[in-house]
Amino acid sequence: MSEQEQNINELIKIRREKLEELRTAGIDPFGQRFDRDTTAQAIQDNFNGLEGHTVKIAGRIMAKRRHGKAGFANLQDLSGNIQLYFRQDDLGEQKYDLFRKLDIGDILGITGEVFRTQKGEISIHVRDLVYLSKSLHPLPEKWHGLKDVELRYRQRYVDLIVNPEVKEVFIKRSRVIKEMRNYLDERGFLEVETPMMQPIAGGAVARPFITHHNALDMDLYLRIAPELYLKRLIVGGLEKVYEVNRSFRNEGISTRHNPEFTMMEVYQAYADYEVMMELTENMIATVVERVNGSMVVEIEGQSIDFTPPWQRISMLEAIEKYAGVNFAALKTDEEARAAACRLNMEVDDGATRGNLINEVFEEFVEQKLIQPTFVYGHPVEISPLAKRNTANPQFTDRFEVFIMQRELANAFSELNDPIDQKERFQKQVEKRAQGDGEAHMMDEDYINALEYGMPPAGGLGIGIDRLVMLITTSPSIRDVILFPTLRIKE
RNA sequence: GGGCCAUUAGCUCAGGUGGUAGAGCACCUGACUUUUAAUCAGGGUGUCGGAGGUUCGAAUCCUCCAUGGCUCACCA
Repeated sequence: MSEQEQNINELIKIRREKLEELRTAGIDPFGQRFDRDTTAQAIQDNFNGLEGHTVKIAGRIMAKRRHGKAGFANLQDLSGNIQLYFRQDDLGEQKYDLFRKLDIGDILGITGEVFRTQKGEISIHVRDLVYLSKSLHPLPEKWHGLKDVELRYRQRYVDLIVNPEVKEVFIKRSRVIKEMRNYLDERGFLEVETPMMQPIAGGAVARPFITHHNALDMDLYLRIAPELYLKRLIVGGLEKVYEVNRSFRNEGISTRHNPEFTMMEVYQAYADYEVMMELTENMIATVVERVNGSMVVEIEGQSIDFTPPWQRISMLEAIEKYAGVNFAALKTDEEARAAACRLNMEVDDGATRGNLINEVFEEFVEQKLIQPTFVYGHPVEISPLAKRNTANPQFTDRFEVFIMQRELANAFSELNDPIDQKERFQKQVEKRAQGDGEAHMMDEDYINALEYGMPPAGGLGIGIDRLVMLITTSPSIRDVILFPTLRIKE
């Protein structure tokens, strides 16, 4: 016997003994397939049609009230709850004894008649019960549920059993992704899958995880984004593609960051970032409306309205509005650094105008963006994969969506000039050589692809976890990821 | 990675200034054949996150460690 088994506590010991009693009585505590013909909620919803009829239902016992030779229990399945009524007169002593020994948490198959009690509770008058699974570990308390956030994340299965609202969050998450797929499928987009293990981690500015392939004796990176592979498909003529992608970034963990997270990336040939704006606001508004039944979401006392069209403001206009600096009038890096200094910001000697614009934006503007807002026109320095604006080549045809002070989406007209792209990679490689572990690596094959010719295209990435946080008003990303990344615990 | 906070029974939580651990739920025994936070009578089931230290004596004070939360940094 292992040390753990010796230390097993009294409650579990008692349940183990009950388990053996069942076996001694010839009952398999871990039963077989049970063909239900209805669910708890279906009975609640259709009582008039089912009253007096025999039903078969399965689920977990969540409460038990004994009254001598009769008693009640609450049975929970995915749909909801229903009360069970047990009577020794109807079941006989042997079967009634099963009810007497029942533990909260046990999973049963029930056969019985639908009726309503004197107090009006829709119930099942149990005629037969079979054990589908004996529960050996006591569940958390029925009133307060499971509060300990660490346990909720580590043992999500318990969280899901006892905290019904958690189930709702993850059902909604599933529906969000399904509705996004529907939206894109209806418009002729093709869902594709691209490598999660990549020899070069590209498509975003982030530190990757590294892994190793033994047979090839080769290091591989877990993808930080699928972007460069999806654009290879645009080169290949697939024209409209998307991928619901898990990506991985080896960076800090916070209420808004999990090392693995889910994005939706969409690419459309012959389109541009303005087409992507319309796609973004229409798709997200449609998804919110279908999942939540309204385009307005109440979060932290704020009323967020997803109804299109969303506000559009250029990055420079936004900075002028919220930081009072007109970068359009500042032509050199020196002038830009002086302006940033006047805002009491720390400024590196080598900081360029484009980098400073981004920093001022993050420092002064992001916190002001509550309602869904497109911020467009990012400096080329911070947008190594985006097409330059025709009128002003120091800026790109790019936008980000901000809601509740958070970036939710990022999109641009895709850079399809292989010579410009190679120069931009070159600049990133230099930053890398200077110790910037997040700068892009050179991707010669991607350049090769562009050299064959990529049509102008619009590309879009939406943070699914963050969108689900908004739709479910969850304060932490860990509340919308079933098994968030945690340290291993002894 | 930095700062602050938390960790006590299976779960939710109490335990001023140091005196040897408690409640509710759950569980066990008994009563009760339409209850629903069922009720009534009895029963406490614990390595007080871990390891050191101070002290006659530590859940309590000190140090280190572990895990988690918030936050800053980084990013989506």
